[in-house]
Amino acid sequence: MHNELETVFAKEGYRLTSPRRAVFDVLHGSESPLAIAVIIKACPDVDRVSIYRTLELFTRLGITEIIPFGWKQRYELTSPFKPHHHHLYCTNCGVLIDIHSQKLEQVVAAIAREQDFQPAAHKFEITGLCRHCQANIQ
Amino acid sequence: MHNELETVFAKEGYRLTSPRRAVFDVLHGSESPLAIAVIIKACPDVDRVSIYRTLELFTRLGITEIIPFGWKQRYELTSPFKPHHHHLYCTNCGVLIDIHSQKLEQVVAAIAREQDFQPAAHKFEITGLCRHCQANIQ
DNA sequence: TTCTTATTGCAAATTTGTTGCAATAATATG
DNA sequence: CATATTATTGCAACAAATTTGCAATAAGAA
Repeated sequence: MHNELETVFAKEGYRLTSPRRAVFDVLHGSESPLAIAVIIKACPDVDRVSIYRTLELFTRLGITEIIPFGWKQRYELTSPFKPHHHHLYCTNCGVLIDIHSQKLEQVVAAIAREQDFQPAAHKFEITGLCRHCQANIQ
Repeated sequence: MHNELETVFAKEGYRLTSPRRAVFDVLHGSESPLAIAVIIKACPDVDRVSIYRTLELFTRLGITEIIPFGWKQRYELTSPFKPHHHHLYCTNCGVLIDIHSQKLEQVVAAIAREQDFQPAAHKFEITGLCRHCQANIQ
């Protein structure tokens, strides 16, 4: 994992420092997107400021992306560090389900083509009730 | 417009106050999603705190939704106050293009069905370069 | 018109994000 | 391997955004 990171950084002329490794490792070890506050707590040896700066850099380099998540934003690794996917979010129990939809990707391409738009990235999310919560509530 | 609002509020037992009308009117008068700071400035007679509380309530009642917008979030009225749609966002000039895609809605339904998920809402956004900026930069 | 109580505005606290700069450490170079 | 260069860090201090408690106000019911 760090090899690919090194490659990206070397290519761009940035240094692969221990704060950056720490933030990357936390994200890489997580199943789901993380809020900044969580990343800060998970890296007790790294200053808050460096975490803000690191996430800004990662996002600018396309290593992470910002995921809308209720009121706050969260961060998640992108491809090739984590395969491209989207989320179903259960508003009752909070579970996140990863989805990989070829059809969705096709629709993105089709919409962009129709609008003469050059797509760089896209976000997608469905909120609602997971199978389990449908059965239990109401 | 206010009639429908009154209906929603009456049904839920909330009061339709002047701060709430003011925030609603600002959102209703806008073409695009608005940042909280903008809404605060647009309602000089309403306290900041009330605007936070109002947007929290609106979102909880499904009157508004949070739109990811670069680093910050913005707020926009939802159906029936504003027809359901999504955005293309040009990262160069900042323009927002509204899209209404039947295909996308079908994919949402299909994904939900496959996952046995009961969808309540969904977000979708493509970022990239608009026609104009493709021609001008690079 | 009066009563009840949800909602507001205010003040103050807290949390979140930003900036400038000297000290540190990652990489290139000899 | 030692040294030089300079990107990056941590710290302190600041600035902005968001939250909380509570008395005063006003919406809607009676």
